[in-house]
Amino acid sequence: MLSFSEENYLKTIYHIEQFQPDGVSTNAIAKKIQTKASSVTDMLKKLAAKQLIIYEKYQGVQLTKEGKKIALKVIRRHRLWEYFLVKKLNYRWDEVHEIAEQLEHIKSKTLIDNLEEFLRFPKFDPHGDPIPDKNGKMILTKTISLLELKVGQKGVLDSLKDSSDAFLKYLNKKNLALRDRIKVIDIEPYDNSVHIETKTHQLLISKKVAENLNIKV
Amino acid sequence: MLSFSEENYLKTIYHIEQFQPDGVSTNAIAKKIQTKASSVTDMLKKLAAKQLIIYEKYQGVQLTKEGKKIALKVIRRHRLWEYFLVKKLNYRWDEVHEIAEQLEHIKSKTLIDNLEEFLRFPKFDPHGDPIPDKNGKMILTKTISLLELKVGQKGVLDSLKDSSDAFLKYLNKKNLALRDRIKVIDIEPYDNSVHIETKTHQLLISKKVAENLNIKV
DNA sequence: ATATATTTTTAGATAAGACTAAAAAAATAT
DNA sequence: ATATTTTTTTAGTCTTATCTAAAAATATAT
Ligand SMILES: [Mn+2]
Ligand SMILES: [Mn+2]
Ligand SMILES: [Mn+2]
Ligand SMILES: [Mn+2]
Repeated sequence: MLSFSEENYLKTIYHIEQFQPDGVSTNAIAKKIQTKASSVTDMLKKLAAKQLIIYEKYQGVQLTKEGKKIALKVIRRHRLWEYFLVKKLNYRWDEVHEIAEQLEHIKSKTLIDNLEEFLRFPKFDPHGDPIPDKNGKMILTKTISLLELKVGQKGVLDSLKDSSDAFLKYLNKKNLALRDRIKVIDIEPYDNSVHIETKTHQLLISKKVAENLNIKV
Repeated sequence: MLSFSEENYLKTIYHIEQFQPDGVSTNAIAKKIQTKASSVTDMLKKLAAKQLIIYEKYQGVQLTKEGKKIALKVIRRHRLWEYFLVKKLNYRWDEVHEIAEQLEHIKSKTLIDNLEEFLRFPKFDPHGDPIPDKNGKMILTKTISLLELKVGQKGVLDSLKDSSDAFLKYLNKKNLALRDRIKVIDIEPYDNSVHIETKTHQLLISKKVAENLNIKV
C-alpha cells in the first residue's frame, strides 16, 4: 500500500511526463509538489526501489508501466471526486481541487468504482480533463491553444492548460465556460493579445490567458 | 489543524467516556486504538498541551469542552459518510466502517455541511447511531439491552452496542435489522439465552448477542 | 501490612518525510 | 578550454507517530 506522499509523487511525475516525455527532472517535480529538490531525490530513490520509476542519478526519471498504472488510478480518483463535488454537492469548478487532493488518497477496493457508477460513468471532470476508466483508458481530445487560431477562425473551449483556482476564477469573472463557442475577431501583433467573441459577449484576452485555453476546432 | 492520529484519539476518548465518565484509562484507549500504552501516553501529553484533554499522570483523562467539540465533529463526519456510502453507493451496513474511518479525516470548511444537505439532513447512521448536527447536537434515544427485557415484553431494535463488521454480518445472517419489532418468547435461566420472535421468524440468541442489541421499549 | 500483579510512564530506538547546508555533477557562457 | 552557474545529490537534523524494555506508581490479594 502506497502512502499519500508516494501517490502524489507518481501523479505529479505523470503530469510532467506529458510535456517532458524523456525524463522528468528533480527540480520540475520539486516545483510542482512545492518541496525541496533534496526531498525529491529521497523519494525518487524510494519509488525506484519499488520499481515504480526508472531512476539514474542526474538523469531524470520515467514511470514504469506499474508506476503509470498507479498514477492513472490516482488521477481517476481525483477527477471522479471533483465531478461528484460539482455535480452532487454544487461546488463551483474553482472550489474542488483542494478537497479532491485529499479524497484521491482514500483506499478501498470498491469505493471508486461504486462512485463512478453512482455518477453514471462521467467521461470528463469539471475542468474538461478526461477521467480514466477502470483500466486506465480515457478519451484523448485533439486540441490547440487559442493562441494558434487565426483571425476569423472558430472553435470550442474544451479544457485548460492551467487549472489553478486563480485561473478558474478569472474565467468565471470573464464569463467564459467550457464548451463555449469562440471566434477570433482580431489578433494584436504587438503583444499577441486576442480579441474574441462568444455567443453572449466580446472579450480581450492576453497572450498568457490565450495560451492556457485548449480549443477544439 | 489536527492530524489523523490526534482526531482518532479524541474520537476514541469520547466513545469510552460514554461508559467511563470519570476518567478514561490509558489502557482502554490503547486497546480500542490498537496501539501500545506507551504510545498512548505520548499522545495524551500532546493533546493535554493543546488543551483538548485534562490529563494528570496515572489519573486517566477527560475531554475538555474544545476536545469534545472536535470529537463530535469527527463522529459527525464518520456517520454522514457512512450514510452516504449505504444510501447512495449501495454498500451494506457491514462494509462502510473502514472507508468512513478514512473519509472522516478529510479537511474542508464546507464539505461536510454540503454533504449533509445533499443527504437531506439524516438523523441516524446505518447502525442506528445519531448523527451530530453542525453544533454537535444529536437525538439521544433511551434504550435498554435486550437482556433486560422480561418474557412477553416487546420492543424495537434501535441500535447496537457493538457495531463491528463481524457482529453486523451475524445479524445479516440471522435476518435481524434495525427497526425490527422483537418480542421475548422465553429466557433460559441457565445461560441467559433469549428466545425471540420478529414479524417474520423466531430465533434463539445468546447472552452475548442480546447484550449488544439496544431496544426501544 | 506486605507481597504480588497490573497499569502507567519514561527512556531510548526506529521509520517516514520533510528540511538546510555543503559537495558533486552537469550545463552554460566566455 | 576554462570558468561560472545551475542542477542534483549527499550528509546530517527535525518532527510525528510508532515501538520495546525497564522503571515507577497504583491496585489487589493474602
Ligand atoms: Mn484538480
Ligand atoms: Mn480537474
Ligand atoms: Mn463506523
Ligand atoms: Mn456507524
